[in-house]
Amino acid sequence: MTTSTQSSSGRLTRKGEATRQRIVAAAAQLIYERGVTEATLEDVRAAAGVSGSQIYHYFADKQALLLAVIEYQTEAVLGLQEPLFGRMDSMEGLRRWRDALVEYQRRMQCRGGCPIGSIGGEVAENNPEARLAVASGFLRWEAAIRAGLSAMHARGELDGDPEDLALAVLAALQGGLLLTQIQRETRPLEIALDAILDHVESRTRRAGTTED
Amino acid sequence: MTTSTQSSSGRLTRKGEATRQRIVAAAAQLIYERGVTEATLEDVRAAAGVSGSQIYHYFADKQALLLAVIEYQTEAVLGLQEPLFGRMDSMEGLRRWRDALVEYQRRMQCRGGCPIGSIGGEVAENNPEARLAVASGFLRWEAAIRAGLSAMHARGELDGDPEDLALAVLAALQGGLLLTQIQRETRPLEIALDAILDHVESRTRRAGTTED
DNA sequence: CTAAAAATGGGTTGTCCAATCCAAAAATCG
DNA sequence: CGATTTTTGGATTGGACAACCCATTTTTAG
Repeated sequence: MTTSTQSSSGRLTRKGEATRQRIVAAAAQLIYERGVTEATLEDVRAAAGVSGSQIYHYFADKQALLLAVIEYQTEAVLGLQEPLFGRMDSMEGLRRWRDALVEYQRRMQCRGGCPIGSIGGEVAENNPEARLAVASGFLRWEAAIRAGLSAMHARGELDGDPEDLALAVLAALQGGLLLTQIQRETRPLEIALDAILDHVESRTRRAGTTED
Repeated sequence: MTTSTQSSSGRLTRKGEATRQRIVAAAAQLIYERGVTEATLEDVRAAAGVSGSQIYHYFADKQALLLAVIEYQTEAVLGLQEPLFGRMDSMEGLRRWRDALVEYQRRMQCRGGCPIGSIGGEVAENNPEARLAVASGFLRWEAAIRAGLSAMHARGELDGDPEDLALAVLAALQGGLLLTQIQRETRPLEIALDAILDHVESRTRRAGTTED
């Protein structure tokens, strides 16, 4: 209801809009690296290369900035996977998606976990507004996964509810990411995704192949 | 190396030990409800019914208390599930375990998530010592799950690596708990666990012994 | 019973950080 | 060009909280 991201419309000049974006990007990066509470506004200010009360000029308070960051990260996650989502309507596409996620975590040295999920866990019990923003991000993510599964279902290649399967895939991903983040190795993510994709595959009917 | 839980041996009197336990229990509860950073030592002090520098008498600093809480919650989680773990060597046992977890979350109104995992997500990137303590808790949890699967495997009822399956089950549980915590409904947990248990079941061979 | 050790109480301090204020500089537009 | 709006800078304030100190009471053990 309140604390919306003020002036996201054309109320800013080009320069102002750029500064605002720089603040959000810097905040997102710092929050990803250190968590919400450990990322101070002073850090954000320095990382964004702005000074003084800049942040408060563009955002009502830290809460408003956090909400902007959650939306920013949702866009980033979905945007990154967009080239893959187009092809997530086959087992081959799903396996490639799995490989890309594992490879990304490896490059990140298993740090940070999920950009959305890690924020979610941190704010869930003390920031209802942020929790809802994260929930909204998850819903969009789930819908994107479901799209591919629904396509398979529509083609008669998939047996079983795409809604349930998409949610199970997202849950396996989140759990795998958390364990990978904690243990600093990619194995949990690999095993978790392999297991759920095997499960999905067990519900596919290839031409001529029926379930047991 | 440092910051160990000082004087966990007999250096405390009975009363001192009781007070220490009260502090840990109160801290665990508050951290579960509000998260690590939002649970202040003043809150803990009041909730535990102690006063002044009591906490610092028993713990070097907040970090030492946090480590004690992580161990406490690990014991609590494993202890709570112990009656179930004994029976987690069959699909029926696993399904009962799933039902108990869902029921517990329902009673908690889907608040708090996993007592261990939620701490893990919060400390992973800014508290290496706590991260390792959580990793250790997860390993013990994973081992407990693996025990049941290994028993099934040894009896020739389960096909597939119990190590991988146990990790996948724990990941599904963590992901399901996170989504359930964020969305405040039990469906994600239900779907995530059902999916992974279906996967486990798909790797079982029904032996001739249908004893129950 | 007495001395030593442990436990308790409350007050204090120093730091960190979110949030605010008051201007100055720059950009936009008539 | 001049007026208005937007953007930028630095300094400050107020509160919260972890951590520390010392005196007092209670418990333990000889």
